[in-house]
Amino acid sequence: MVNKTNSTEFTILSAAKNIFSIKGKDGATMQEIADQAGINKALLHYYFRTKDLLFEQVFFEEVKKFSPILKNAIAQEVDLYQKIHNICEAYILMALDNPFVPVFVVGEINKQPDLFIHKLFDGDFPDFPLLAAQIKKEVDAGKIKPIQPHQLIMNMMSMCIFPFLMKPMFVVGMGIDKEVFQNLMLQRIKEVPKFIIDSIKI
Amino acid sequence: MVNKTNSTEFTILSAAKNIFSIKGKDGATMQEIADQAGINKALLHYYFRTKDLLFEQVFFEEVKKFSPILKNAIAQEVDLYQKIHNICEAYILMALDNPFVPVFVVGEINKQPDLFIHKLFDGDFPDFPLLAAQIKKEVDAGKIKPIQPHQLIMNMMSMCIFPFLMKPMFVVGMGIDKEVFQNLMLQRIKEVPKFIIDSIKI
DNA sequence: GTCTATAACTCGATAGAC
DNA sequence: GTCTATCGAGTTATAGAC
Repeated sequence: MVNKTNSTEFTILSAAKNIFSIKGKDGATMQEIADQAGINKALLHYYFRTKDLLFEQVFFEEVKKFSPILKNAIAQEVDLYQKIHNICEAYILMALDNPFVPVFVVGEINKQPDLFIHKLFDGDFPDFPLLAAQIKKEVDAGKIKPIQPHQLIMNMMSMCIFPFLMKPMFVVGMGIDKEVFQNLMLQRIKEVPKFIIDSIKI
Repeated sequence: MVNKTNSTEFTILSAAKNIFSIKGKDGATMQEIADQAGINKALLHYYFRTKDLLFEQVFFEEVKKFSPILKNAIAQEVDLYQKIHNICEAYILMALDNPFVPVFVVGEINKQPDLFIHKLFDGDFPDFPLLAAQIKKEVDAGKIKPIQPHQLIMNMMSMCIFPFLMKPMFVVGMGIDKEVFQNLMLQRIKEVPKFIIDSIKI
């Protein structure tokens, strides 16, 4: 059994994740990544051939941890309130664990939408129509207030992910420090579902 | 009176806005911008000296239209519900008018937070503490449900801006076409404040 | 596997003619 | 103001020794 944690390959991936996250794919240089990994440029190419391939590996490795968890939370057969809890928890925990992923995704999704989305989900999208249908059913049955399913889904995703995209804005602009930010995000696992349910319950 | 609309300078700014928006500052090349503007590379430098200066001009010109409107909506002396309406409207109308600005901001704010935020607001931040205090006052007076002001502010900003960041995701992933998306966003000018107020009212 | 050295290339920027 | 041509810096990528 090999200790992957200390392997050169892992060290590179870890350094690349850092640099790419901060500077983006184009802003990062192989030199920086090599420096941070404490090795040399040629070795990056030895392991990953090109910058593009290194980026893809880093990126999709991160993102793909994520997408089955979300797909699962959406596909589960539980009542709407419980599902909202599960989805919010999945999103926020993921983002807390990989705070760079959302920034990654926004950047790339706006460059090459079709290509990127297909790579992201491998043609196997989360079943948003199912969720929309479930919401519509509750509305029609008069169990929650009237709301367009798409609007509710957007609201939920927005509140879970956006704060991670704008973290620097909140930290610098609103003067809250990093630990406070972390705590606010942890609270949001409960607060966001509560906020949503308070809004839609009859 | 000069017709700025057809001037070379305007053509360049417009092309640059497009390219920078999609590819980001680093991903864009002067060649692409020149091609899109139907002129040649040297002319870009003639008008704007450097890529950095061109970027700054494009970016801050767009963003600065925005920040006084927001600052104003936050500073106004109106009751909380009205203020929530005004802020949401300001954000969403701005984003509808300049759909690239949010993508810009997220990209750049995560590269050089301090520098960028200072350039963005010129040291003159929107008065979020004021808004937070107003929320706290309503909570303490028992006029709205208990909620941490920061959480409420995050919720509001999130729901206004996030959909524009993830537009390709919604368009491709949720299968809604561009006109439908546009309409959903227009509806959100009323829907988001409604959603928020439904959640916090007693 | 890891290194040094360097080739090959991209891209921002400038010179200079018109 | 606008163009063509080219320079030079910085980067990705490779060759080849160890």
